[in-house]
Amino acid sequence: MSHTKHEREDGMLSKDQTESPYIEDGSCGGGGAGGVVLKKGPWTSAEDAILIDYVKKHGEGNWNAVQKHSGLFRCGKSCRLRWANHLRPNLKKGAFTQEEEQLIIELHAKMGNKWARMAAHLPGRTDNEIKNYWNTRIKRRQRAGLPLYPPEVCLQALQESHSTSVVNGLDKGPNDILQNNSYEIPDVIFDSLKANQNVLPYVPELPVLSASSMLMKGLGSSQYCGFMQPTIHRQKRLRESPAFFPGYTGAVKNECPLFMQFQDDISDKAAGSFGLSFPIEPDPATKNSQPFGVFPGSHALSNGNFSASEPPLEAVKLELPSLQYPETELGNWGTLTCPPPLLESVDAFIQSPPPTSGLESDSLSPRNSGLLDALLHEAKTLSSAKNHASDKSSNSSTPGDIAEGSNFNICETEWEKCGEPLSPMGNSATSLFSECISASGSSLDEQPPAETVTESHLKSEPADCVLTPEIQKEAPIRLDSSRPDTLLASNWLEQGSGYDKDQAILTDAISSLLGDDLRNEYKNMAEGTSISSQAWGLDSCAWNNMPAVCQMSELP
DNA sequence: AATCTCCACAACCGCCGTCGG
DNA sequence: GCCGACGGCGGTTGTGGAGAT
Repeated sequence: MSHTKHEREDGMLSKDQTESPYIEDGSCGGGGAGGVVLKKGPWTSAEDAILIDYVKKHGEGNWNAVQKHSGLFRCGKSCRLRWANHLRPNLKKGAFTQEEEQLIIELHAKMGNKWARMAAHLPGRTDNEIKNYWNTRIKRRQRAGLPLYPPEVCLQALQESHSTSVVNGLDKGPNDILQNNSYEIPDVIFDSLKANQNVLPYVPELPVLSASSMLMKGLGSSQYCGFMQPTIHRQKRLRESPAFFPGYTGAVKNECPLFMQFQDDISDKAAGSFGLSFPIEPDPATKNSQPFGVFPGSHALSNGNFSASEPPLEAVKLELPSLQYPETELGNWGTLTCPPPLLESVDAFIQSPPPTSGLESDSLSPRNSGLLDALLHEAKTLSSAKNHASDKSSNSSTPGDIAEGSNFNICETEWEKCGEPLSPMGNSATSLFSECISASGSSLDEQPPAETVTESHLKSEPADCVLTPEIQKEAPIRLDSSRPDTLLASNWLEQGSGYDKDQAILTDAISSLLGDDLRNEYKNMAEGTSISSQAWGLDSCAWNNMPAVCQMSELP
């Protein structure tokens, strides 16, 4: 299509274009033309011919000389871009082949948004082409509520990571997102996957069940690869749901009916809100404190992309997303700044999560690139949502607690403006609880609609976990509990405060949510020794930055 | 048939790293 | 070491076309 509209202009351009009124002010970055006004906009075939001729004679490079010597009133940058993307020989035109698509997906899982590097693996394709392809694909899949990465790619990336970081327990280099401070993330990831085993046939057996897995258990069936934030209404999503990966989507949709809803709700809304609720300050000295599956330099979620590979050890270098929100202040969980809660804003947030001030930006900003980070972010989101759903007792036992900031009310109000029949958290929680059910062994094939399941299920749960519509509506203002640790923190608090009965109820409730295989483990932890911050992978600094309400249980 | 919405693409913009003076 | 030019890269925007309403 590229040339159709351009060629249309040929009549008025060609040679005359250099003198044409279409020449615009054209400071093209650094490629100035010495006061000459450079043309912008679509290239014409005449310009192309000039450029091709010039490159044939002089070769590539020295692009600013093109303008000087060829009469092209284009800046060097523009010339280079035109040549690289459209004129250079051996360029492949047309749609990506299936093989190319697969390769792009795999490369993106490894590289993130390193389009140029990806292009190097795709002869004849340009970075711009790949970038455009990926971006449109992301949008499409986001709308469809589908995971960005097909399961095989997820597993491949995870296996690679697992083999290098989990098994060996050491960082292995630039492709290893599991940096020194990964805080049991491997467990988070893989246990999340494990939790999905009941749901998705392609999830392999994953060994090791650790404490960190508790967070993930029951959160599982939000597909580990999925983290997109659909921004359109369900009808449209349904319309646009056709599988990008034939066979895969079908499996997800048919076998995991809650998946789509979960993504819609958790990712759309809960994540948008919860995402701000992890401002755990990294240890300023060590830069190591990035709890709950957040990696230094991890590229999560900008553009819905993640990088499993970058940045490497120098990851402390911050790459801020282009869209940045002011981050919640350090230790400011209770008064997190609510982003514009409109879906678009949530989408924007997901794509460019708010950096925390200073170093924590990376730790809190899932940014573009990489599958593993996507998984981690999703795991984090899920754990947040889950904890959120279970936090009622926590909140009830701490009146006037940190959750009651006005910001939350704003969030709630804004959510209501969204016009969705369900409150954001209500639906999220509903899905979430359904996920818990599935993770506990319920057959998805027999799953009634999520709401039905949830309701029936929840009604059997202790009152603390029942999400009545009222509670669901309340949920957005309890975002403090979205912190993955809040649930247990409240648990600890209650232990320390002697709320034994509530404690027992809460423990049971959580245990129910966790599923059978984790129930005992959790109970042992909850009822036994107090769970230390180390169990959550928090270093002292991060721990110290937790609200006092969460630390009380650590007091003697 | 008109309008709207979304998609795909080209091109631009800004930032950053490199290099030479 | 500083500075400017240059090139590369990633993100974003603008626009025409196609399909849906």
